[in-house]
Amino acid sequence: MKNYDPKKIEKAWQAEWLKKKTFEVKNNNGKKKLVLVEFPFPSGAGLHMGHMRPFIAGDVTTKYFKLRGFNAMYPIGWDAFGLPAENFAIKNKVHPKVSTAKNIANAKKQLLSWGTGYDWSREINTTDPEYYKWTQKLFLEFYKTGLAYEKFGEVNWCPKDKTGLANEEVIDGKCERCGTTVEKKNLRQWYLKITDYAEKLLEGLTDLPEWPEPVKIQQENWIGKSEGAEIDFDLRFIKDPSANLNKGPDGKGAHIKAFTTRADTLFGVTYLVLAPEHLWVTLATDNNHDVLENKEEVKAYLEKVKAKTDIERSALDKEKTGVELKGVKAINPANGEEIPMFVADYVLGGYGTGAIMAVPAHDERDFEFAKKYHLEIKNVIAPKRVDNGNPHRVGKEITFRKGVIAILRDPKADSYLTLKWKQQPWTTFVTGGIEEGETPEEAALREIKEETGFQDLKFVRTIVGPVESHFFAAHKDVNRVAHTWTMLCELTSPLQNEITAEEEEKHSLIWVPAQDLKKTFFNHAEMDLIFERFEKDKPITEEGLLVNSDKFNGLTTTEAKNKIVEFVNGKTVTKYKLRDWVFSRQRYWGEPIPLVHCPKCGIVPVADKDLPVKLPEVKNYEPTGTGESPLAAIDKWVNVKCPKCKGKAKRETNTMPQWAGSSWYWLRYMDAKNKKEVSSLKAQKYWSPVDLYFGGMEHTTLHLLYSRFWNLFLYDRKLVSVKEPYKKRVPHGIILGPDGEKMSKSRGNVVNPDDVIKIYGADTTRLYMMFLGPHGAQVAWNDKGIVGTRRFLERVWAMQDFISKKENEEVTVTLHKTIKKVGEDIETFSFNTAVSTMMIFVNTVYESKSITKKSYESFLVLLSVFAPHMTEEIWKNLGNKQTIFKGKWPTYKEEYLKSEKVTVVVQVNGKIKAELSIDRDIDDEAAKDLALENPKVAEFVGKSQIKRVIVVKNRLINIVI
RNA sequence: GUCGGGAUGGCGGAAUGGUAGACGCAGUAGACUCAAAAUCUACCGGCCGCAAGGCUGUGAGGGUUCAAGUCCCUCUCCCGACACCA
Repeated sequence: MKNYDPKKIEKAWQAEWLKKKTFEVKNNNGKKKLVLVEFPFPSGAGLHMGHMRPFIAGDVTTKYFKLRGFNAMYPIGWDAFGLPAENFAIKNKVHPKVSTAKNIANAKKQLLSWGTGYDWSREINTTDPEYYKWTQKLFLEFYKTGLAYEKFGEVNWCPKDKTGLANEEVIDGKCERCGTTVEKKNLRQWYLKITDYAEKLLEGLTDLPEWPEPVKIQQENWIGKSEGAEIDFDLRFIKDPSANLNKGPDGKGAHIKAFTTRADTLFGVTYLVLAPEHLWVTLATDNNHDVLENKEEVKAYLEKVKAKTDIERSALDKEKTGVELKGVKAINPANGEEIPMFVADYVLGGYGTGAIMAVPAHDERDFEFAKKYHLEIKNVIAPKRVDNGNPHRVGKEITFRKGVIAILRDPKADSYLTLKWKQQPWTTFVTGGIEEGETPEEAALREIKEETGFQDLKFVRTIVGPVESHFFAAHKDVNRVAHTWTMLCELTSPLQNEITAEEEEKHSLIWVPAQDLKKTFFNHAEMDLIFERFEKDKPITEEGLLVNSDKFNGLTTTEAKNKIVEFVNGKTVTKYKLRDWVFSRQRYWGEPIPLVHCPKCGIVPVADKDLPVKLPEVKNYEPTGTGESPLAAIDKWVNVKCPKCKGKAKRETNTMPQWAGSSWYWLRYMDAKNKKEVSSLKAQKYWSPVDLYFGGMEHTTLHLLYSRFWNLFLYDRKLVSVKEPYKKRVPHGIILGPDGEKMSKSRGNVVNPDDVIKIYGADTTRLYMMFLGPHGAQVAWNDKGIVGTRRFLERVWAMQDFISKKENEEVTVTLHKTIKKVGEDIETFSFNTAVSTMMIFVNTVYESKSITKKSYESFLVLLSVFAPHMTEEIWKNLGNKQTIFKGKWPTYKEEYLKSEKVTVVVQVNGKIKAELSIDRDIDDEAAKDLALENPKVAEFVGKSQIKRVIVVKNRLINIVI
């Protein structure tokens, strides 16, 4: 037998598969599987290791399905429009069309050299006019339905790539492509109204049981649904009282609409904040209005905000800033109180109504702002705490009281005064009731004096209050509901009066050093809140029971929300974080938007028969940076006749974004040659939905969301046959460089798959890629271990010499176990354990060094999906005339999986003491007896009494003594 | 900060609540060889022991259980997504 030499084998089989069209599939040809992998962008650097992982995983899975008798399609294409192609072209002074074609040819060569079984008859290319014709057609479908619209407004702008960007393309305030800090620019842009589909996109996720939860959660968060209310705050003009008389068309005076999800805190609103972009602010500072006392100050603030970038504005550590709008007040509709108004950039113009009602007592941002500007903080929610060690008792009276927990600190020693109770097992701070007409502060000082005798005190701050705590008051024999304020006081001198004998009897006073406070056992139910606020003063953001809220007192947050909204004539509304999709780019290398601007008819779509609107052939395609696409400079292309009135008109010169062509590409695979329509419903009905979609987590809120949106829209237009395009999503972990860092040119840790294949061969590389680790986990590519998979393949190759008429029973049994496990593992994408299972089989064969031809062939079929070339070669050597992929996935027989004897472990008190080889499935009593008879076990059990024996069938016996 | 995911030998990683470390790499020893490589065979978490064996061990600390890497609580660290969304 010849030595295993992948160089000789691999190229030949790749050519053979292409020639014989081994992996091409027909429509309507039995039960189907459609395995999709995110089609690559053909870059100048070629395909990298990161591509290889999902591509091979998809290849393995598709080949497996084929062998299981499915008509399994594994299509591929090129997502070749977009900034990187254009930037590459500009840098290297080649036309993007030329460089793209070259890159595609190279990437295709790579894919073939990996031994992948793509159906090349369905290859697509998003930059091919025959393809983008349909992208344009679908865009017009959006336009005609009113879901594509033009708007002049502020957009994210990448100064390096010189184009507008979608919300999803801005990562950490930087351009997703080049990492440049994104700026804001006012531009005319095209948008797709993805927000109209927010609810459907969210609902659709519930129909995807086979999607991984993290992917769904990430999309859910991105859509960001929140239920809240819009509440009107009337304004009162002080500087210009005449403005109070102005009424709008609805008969109402000036008012601000605020969006809130916590209407239950309305009584705690102490000011109102408008975003700098808010229309009211714009009007109040313009030349036609004079309602502000500090108009110039406000204008200056707006200028300052405008100059900030998004990152500066949202930087976490940044202090909040704002300016009061003097000369005007807002009225809290709940209690009629006049409250101040501010403009501050911590409120976003683009979300909700661009205005908020500030509740500093129950919102961290408002709290921070209120502290800085010394605004009123009013508690209206009491969090509830139940003393679990001492809960309410059934049948006892419930009494209410207001009380304080008074914490006294000795600043000199940094210690705190506690009461160690003599009759009870616990420690408390000084506590007591608040008397009629007393403030919590006064009550705290009074209680300390009474209970401890200390006289020289000063109040420091309220730590938390009120808290509604529920407990049983044993000494009074009643259930108590207490509203408790926790007050921090300080000792100003050690002067101490005598305390009454009564107090003396109850408890002793102990000073606890600050660092020991957490170790002390306090019986206050709200200790968690107290400790939290000891370190840092912060608001209560959790839900609770209403206080200081007039007739709503005592209601829970949930109960109060609707009632208060109703009370102030508010409106319940749902908001989403999702924004409309900026769908135009000011660049050359993209699908032209097929619209014409006519001075008479307005915007007119290009007629279907005139599609595609081809990109003009030009010399100069560099971005202009003016906010206009380079296409705008090409008069010959721009000037057209209006499709409607035939008058002079101009083409739309923006192009579509990177994500356009990929938003529907899987549909084209199903019907790649269709000249009449995007993809016939007939073809779709056979192939849809995509059964498996391999791809990266990084596309979760980009391509994956966008394409679901297109599909849902096209479903509503009856152009696609299923609501959700992808039945199962399979995300992979990224491949890191050998140093455990993300592969990047600048780090110099990029491993090129071609180089690895050159050394070890494609089969070894594929196998090792799958063996590296779990598909979903990120792993570092390290060729340290690749020799192991190469050795494994060599051992499989050498097994050709082991073929004989007979084989050990162990070989047969292991084979059947292997068939079962490898199949199961592929179906759950546990490729790494599938490979190790096959290794175990080969190790087993090597023990006896004989195997029947039939067993060998069965094994080769299993391995063929991972190592197609070598297995084809051996398959042929064994005398098979047809490709191994026309073969059948072997089936396992249950009877082989069950040996007669099983090894059972015997534990004594959970520790392993012996192993027994006993008959399979014998009854528990018999197993127990055998275990107890075992001398080793008997020795350990000795004369001890046996309390219990647990028998786990065919696995374990645990004797508890 | 919020939401996801994770932490297991020297390394990559296995393990339906039931023998922790499968499989592979690296390492050690032996066979073959004049020798080396390749290959084959055996060993390979730590501590103690000549051995039999014992103890210990899955980021830290608690808990549930006859039994915990696996379930529950608290915490630390790492990775990813979002990030002033009211």
